[in-house]
Formats: sequence, C-alpha cells, structure tokens
Amino acid sequence: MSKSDILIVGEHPDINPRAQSIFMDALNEAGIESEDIRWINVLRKAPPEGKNITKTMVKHERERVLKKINRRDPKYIVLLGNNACQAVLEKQGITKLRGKPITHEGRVILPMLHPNIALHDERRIDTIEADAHRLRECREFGGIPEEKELEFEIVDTWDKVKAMLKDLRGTVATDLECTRLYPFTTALDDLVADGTASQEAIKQHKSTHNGNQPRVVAMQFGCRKRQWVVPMETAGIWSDAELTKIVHLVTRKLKKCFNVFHNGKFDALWMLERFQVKWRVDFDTMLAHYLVDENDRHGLKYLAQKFLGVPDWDVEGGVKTEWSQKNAKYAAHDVFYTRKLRFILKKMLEEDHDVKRVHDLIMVPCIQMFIEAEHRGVFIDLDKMDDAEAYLRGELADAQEKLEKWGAKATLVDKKTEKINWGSPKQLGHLLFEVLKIPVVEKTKSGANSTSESVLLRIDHPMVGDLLRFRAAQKQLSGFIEGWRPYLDREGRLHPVFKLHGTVTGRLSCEHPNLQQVPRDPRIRSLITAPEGWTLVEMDLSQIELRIAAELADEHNLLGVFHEGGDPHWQTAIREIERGAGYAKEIKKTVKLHHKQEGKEYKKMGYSEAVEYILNMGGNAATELMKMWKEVRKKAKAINFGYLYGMWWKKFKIYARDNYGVEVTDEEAQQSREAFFELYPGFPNWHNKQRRFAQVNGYVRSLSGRKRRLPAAMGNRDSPERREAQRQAINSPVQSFANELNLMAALQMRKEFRRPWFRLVGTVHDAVLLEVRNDMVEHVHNRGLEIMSHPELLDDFEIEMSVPIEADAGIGAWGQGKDLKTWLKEQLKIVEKREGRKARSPRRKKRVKQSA
DNA sequence: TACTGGCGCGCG
DNA sequence: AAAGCGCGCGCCAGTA
Repeated sequence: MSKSDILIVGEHPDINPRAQSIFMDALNEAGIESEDIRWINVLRKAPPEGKNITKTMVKHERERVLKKINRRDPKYIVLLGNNACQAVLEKQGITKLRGKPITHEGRVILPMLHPNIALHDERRIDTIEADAHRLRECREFGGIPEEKELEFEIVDTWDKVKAMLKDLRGTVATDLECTRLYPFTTALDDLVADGTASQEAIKQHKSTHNGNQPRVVAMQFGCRKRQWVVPMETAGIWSDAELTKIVHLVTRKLKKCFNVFHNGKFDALWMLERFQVKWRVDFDTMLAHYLVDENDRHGLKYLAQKFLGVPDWDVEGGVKTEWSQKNAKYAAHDVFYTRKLRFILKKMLEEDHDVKRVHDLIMVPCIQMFIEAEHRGVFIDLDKMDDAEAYLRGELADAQEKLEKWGAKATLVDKKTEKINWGSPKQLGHLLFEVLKIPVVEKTKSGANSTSESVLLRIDHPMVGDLLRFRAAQKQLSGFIEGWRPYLDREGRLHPVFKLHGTVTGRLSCEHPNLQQVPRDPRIRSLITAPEGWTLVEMDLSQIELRIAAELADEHNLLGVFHEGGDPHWQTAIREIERGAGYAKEIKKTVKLHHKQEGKEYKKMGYSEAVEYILNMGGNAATELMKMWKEVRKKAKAINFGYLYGMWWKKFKIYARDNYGVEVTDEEAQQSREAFFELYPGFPNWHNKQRRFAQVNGYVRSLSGRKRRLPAAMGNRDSPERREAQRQAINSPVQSFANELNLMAALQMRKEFRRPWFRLVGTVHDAVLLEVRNDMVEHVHNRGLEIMSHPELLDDFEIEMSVPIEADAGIGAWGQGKDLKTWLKEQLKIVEKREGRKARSPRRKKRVKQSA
C-alpha cells in the first residue's frame, strides 16, 4: 500500500474545523492516517456568506477538478458530498451514492456524506465511519472488495443445465430477478404493449410498473460450492420452449431440496404466474429475521451486512431489471448470502422455542396459503366500478363548481389555471384563515393551520359541506378507482400483496392495493365480489380483541357478558349516550317501534326505563328499526378500545366532540373513563402486570408465544417514550393473538376445503375473505364458522380459552353479505327464473339444488 | 426531475 | 408532563 494514494475531493477550503475533525477521526478509526491522503476542493474559495453553492458554479469547476485529479493520479478518490459527486461524476443523490465504491479509469471512487451534515445530525457520524471503513477495505483489497468465495456460472448451455441440476441437492437458496414487482399482466400492460394506451394511462403504468411488462430476468440457485444463474425471459438466450423445459427440470429437483428463500412468497408467486410451477418454501430468511427482531429492517443486503459483515453488492436500479453479466453477478450474490444467512438465522430462531413454533406452525404455512391467495386475487365487478367512477366524478365536479365561488376570493392561485387547488391544505388554509378571516381552530404539529375534517366541522361557513364532499370524492376516486386500475388484470381481478412481515405486532400488512383499507361505503366495498357461479363469503371473529383482552386480564364481568351472549359495545354505546344526554328522542322512538314490531302495546315509560329496554334489545334489533344505531355502536366500540389500550380522558373529550358533537366537561370525561374501569375492574390490574413485565424484561408475548420486543419500556425513568412502550405492551399481545387466531382458522380452512370449490382470497386482521363455488357455500359457511370458533392449531399451541369465540359470516358482495338463509332463498329464486327461461343447464341447477 | 416527510384519512 | 394500538397511500411542499 503506497502512501498518499487517497485523494479527497472536498467542497471548498473553508471547511468547518469540527466537521474536518469528525472526518479525520473517522479515517483514523478505520486505520487511515493523515499522510495517506491528499486534498483538493471543487471550489477554490468558499461561497460568500449566506450564499449557496449552485449547480452552475460546480459545472464551471468540473474541468479544472478533473485535470487536477489526473495530475495527482490517485488510486482512490473520496467525494465529499453532493457537490463533489456532481463535479466528478456528474451525478446527484448522495444518500444513494454514498458508501458504494465505483471504478472509473482504473481508480476507485467512493462517494461519502459531507462531514458538515454531522454538525446538524450526530447520527450521521456512524454513516461516515462506516464509509471510512469501506475505504480501508477498498485499499486493502486493492480495488472494490469482492466476495472471494463467490463462484457463479451462467447457465447458457445444456451442459451447464445438466451440471446445475446435479448440483441441486441439500440446502439450496433460490431467488429471481424480475422486470418489476407486480407479476400479473394487467389490462393496462396490454394497452401499453399494443400502443393504444392514452398518455395518462402510460404515465400511470410508468409510475406503478416502471413502464415494464412482467418478465423474469434471471433465476438463480445458491448451492454448497457454486451459484447458478439462468438467463430467463428477457435475456434472449433460451427460447420459450427451452425455458419451460429447464424450469420443469429444476422444479422437479427442488422438490427434494431444502428450499431457502429471502421473501420466497415473491419468487414462488412469480414462478406460478409465469411458468405455472409450484415451488415450496422451506425456510425464509426474511420471515425468520422478522420473528427474531420485528423492530429491525429485514432486507437481504442489510442482513448480510449485519450478520456477515460483507461489502455491499447492490447495483443501480436499471441493472436488476435487465439481463447482463452485471445482473448475473448481482443475482449470484443474492443467493450466496441468502444461503449463508439461513444457517445463522436457523440458530437464532431455535434459541426461543415458542417463537420458533409460531414460525413453523403459522408463518411458514402462511407463505403457501398467501401465494395461492395472491395468485387468485379478488374479483372486481367492472360494470359497477364504472358506475361508481361516473358518480364520483360527478360529485367531484359538482363540489368543485360550488367551491369556486369562494375560491375566486383567494389571492393564492395556481399560476397555470389561476384556480385554487382544493386538495392543498396550504392553499385552503390561506383562503379560510387569512382571506376569509375565519378564526384558526387548531394547529398541526408543524405549526400550520389545520384544515382536517374535525376542524372543518367546527367552522361555521357555507363552503364546509362542499369541501368535505370534495375530499371524500377525491379520496375514493384516487385511492380506489384510479388507484386500482393499474393493478386490474385481464379477468378484472386485483392481486393484493400480503406482507407477512409488515407489522411489529404480527398482523399482516397489505399493499398494491391495500385490501385492508377498502372503505366500508358499499359504493366501493361491494365492488369486490365473485365471478359467475361463485360467491364471496366473509367470515369474521366477532369482538375478538375485546374477548382476548377479557381472557388475558381474566376480567370477570366482561367474561360474564360474553358467556351470556351480551354485547359490550352496545352497552357502552347506550351508557355513554346517557352520559352525554344525547339521543333521548331516538331511544324512545326505537323503543316504541320495537313494541309495534313485537305487537306489544306501548305504555309510556321514563327515560331510564327506556334505556334499560333498548339495552336489552341489543344493537342489531335496534339497528333494524333505526339505522343510526349502527353508527352509534361503532363509535362506542372505539371508546371501548380507547380505554382498554390506555386512552386518557382528554382524548375522550376530543372524541366525543368530533364524533358525537357533544362538548363534554372535564369532570364528565373523567367520569366516563372511571365508569369503564368500574364496569371492568380487572383491566387496571392487567395493565399494571403488562407494564411491569415489559419494564423488567423488555418484551411481552402473545398467547401463542410470539414476542414483541419493547426495549423502550425498560428502566426506571419515566418518559413519554417509556409510556408509549408500556401502552404497546398492553395492546400488542391482544392484537397479535387476534390475528393469529384468524390465521389459524384460515390455514385450517385451506387444509380442509378443496381447491376446486374453495379459495381464500385475503384476510383483514380478524376476518377471512373466501371465494366459494355456489354449491358449496352452505358447507363452507357451516364448517367455516366452526373452524373460526376453535381452530385446531390452538391445541398444538396448548392454548385453552375460557372465553367463547364467535364468528359471523356474510355471503355475497363484500360488505353486503347476507346470512345463509337469505342467500339460499335468493339462489332458489334465481334458479327458478332460469328454469322458467330455458330448460337446459342441468349441471348448475343440480348444484344449487343440492345446497338448497 | 425524483425523492422524502408531514399530513390527512381509509381500515382493523 | 402526558398518555389508545396497528397499518398503506395520495397529495403537497421542500430539497437535491
């Protein structure tokens, strides 16, 4: 290693001395001395006080800097900050470039953060130190460090195919490179491919799919000694027929291997979609790490860095989506390290048997289940979707037109259209609070005048209604009509992706699009349904979190309510209303209607008597008579959950104001909270127990044994952070186990019900969404509800619950599901109609008759 | 021109 | 002193 072989390219000579010493310290730490380096700057002088360095300033210096570099002829160049990158590489984006050495004209160039940034944010020192370390590695290696054990073959001849197949045994790590993330060919893909897509559609396609068609670029396998990289669909090396052959040969061999993936659901789903083969995932390094540390990140590169301390092998985005030698090398790294990680994570997982059981009995089986669910997707009623779109566009235009009258007064206008942007909180705030001089109600965290819904509702101005209509229509249109279009396949199905590692509690998250946030508004929710001959069935665990909380806290009163088949949310609903003295008229009216319905004579009764009466009726009966009760119960549910998980009375005040329109006094709010805990005195004890446990141990567990690590809950010093962690210690086991029950039931249904007539298409935390062939609806309904209320996996986990678990089912378009009796009656009618029209079609007739 | 953070809001 | 939890996504605005 020769001295002075490193050239630092700084911004200008007047570097802040502290920044300079941070940088030099980092270098020294990494074993690089000051005599090893020389220094030049992009600018010869610092810019005048208060002036920033501009792109053009840098441009002018570029040539001089390059000349200087050539004269000094260093082996290694460090670029400090964005301006140095701009000057030398003509590239920007230091956060992406940093830490990744590149070779150029025989020199190694390493972009780093400018040490100035550490003056504002101390945490950046770590990054600077890491990059200094990378510089040392480059210097020791004499170039960009490479994995020495890596030995990959590009499989481009039949001889290599043979050799590869022979090598596929034991533990094999498998991975794919693809042109994009979404494997399904969409209707939009077709339009783009045949050139009939509109400009707008092309733009949409570009932003969701990078403008690519779904193709597999490479398929790679990490074996004991070698990595095999097969060029795939976009490479042009193998014909389609040859690829099919290779894929089938490989698939057959993999059946006998121990198959390791990093996020195997992704790869197996792609192979199922593109080549119709089923791959089994035996171990998933991403999921394993998720269970070992749910708070950390789980990316492959990150884990390789963390556990193996290897250099970053990442490449620019474009390389991953196109076949090339560089792509092959990158691909080989992926499987090489995935295979290495498997052995480390296996050990870590085995350190905790309870967590491992969650992995083995729930998470890994879920991989297979969700591959199928995502492959099937959810069916969309496209005609109805068009109707919904037309309605929403009308609504939006109408609201906007009515708003313009007020917008004309605003001075802040869009320069092009000279109109206010009603979707901009900033412009709207300017209009409301400065032009129209409406008193400010609330500030946002960052100090802006809030224009949130709860604020608008408290403003007395004629435009509020139209503003809310505008926002509602805009939200539904952009989120669920336009937002869904890029994902609709040729059959009109969406294929949401479920992330098994998406949350810290063990719940799943969902994206592309998110099925778990579809509005309950029937205009949107009922767009999700099933195709001809099939029916959508939703089953949900009723009041499951409350039941689990009752169980965990051993809360006798609440347990009692559940054993008697009561409805705690309804109780809270009526009691809280009573407190707020609202809805007296409605309560009496409902009671009267109920008498009429029952054929009983209504005798005048007092308010408190009516309250008792309506309590006994139950929420469902009340909702049948007056629809508003459903909404009231829903709000009460939020209050129950709020208190259960540590909500304070001040927030209840806000909640009562925003949801009931009632201004509650401090005393009343405090009473409300006290009443909840008087009603359920077991909860405070349980809260303390959870807080104490988390404080001592730094984690909590759900009934299944899944861990939620809460380091912030530890220690003796009270702080907002510790409080937050303690509330999480209360909520987490409940949320976690509710989800696990749901998954257990889903897994069992998949096991018991046969593919030709049953498909699980999604889950929503405490509910499953199923597609069932019409003739099997009754069976799935009856057996499915049994499974939901006691999945057999509970026994494998040795969990015994004293609280009864109950499930409900809705049959038909999502959110408009009917009970079994109603649905069967309707089916009979449909069949009769069909028989009247034509005497043929005996098969379908028979099926439905069987079920009826 | 492309990314990031904050906000607001959809769901459980 | 201050106190429900867990998500994803569209949009805006600021910044690179």
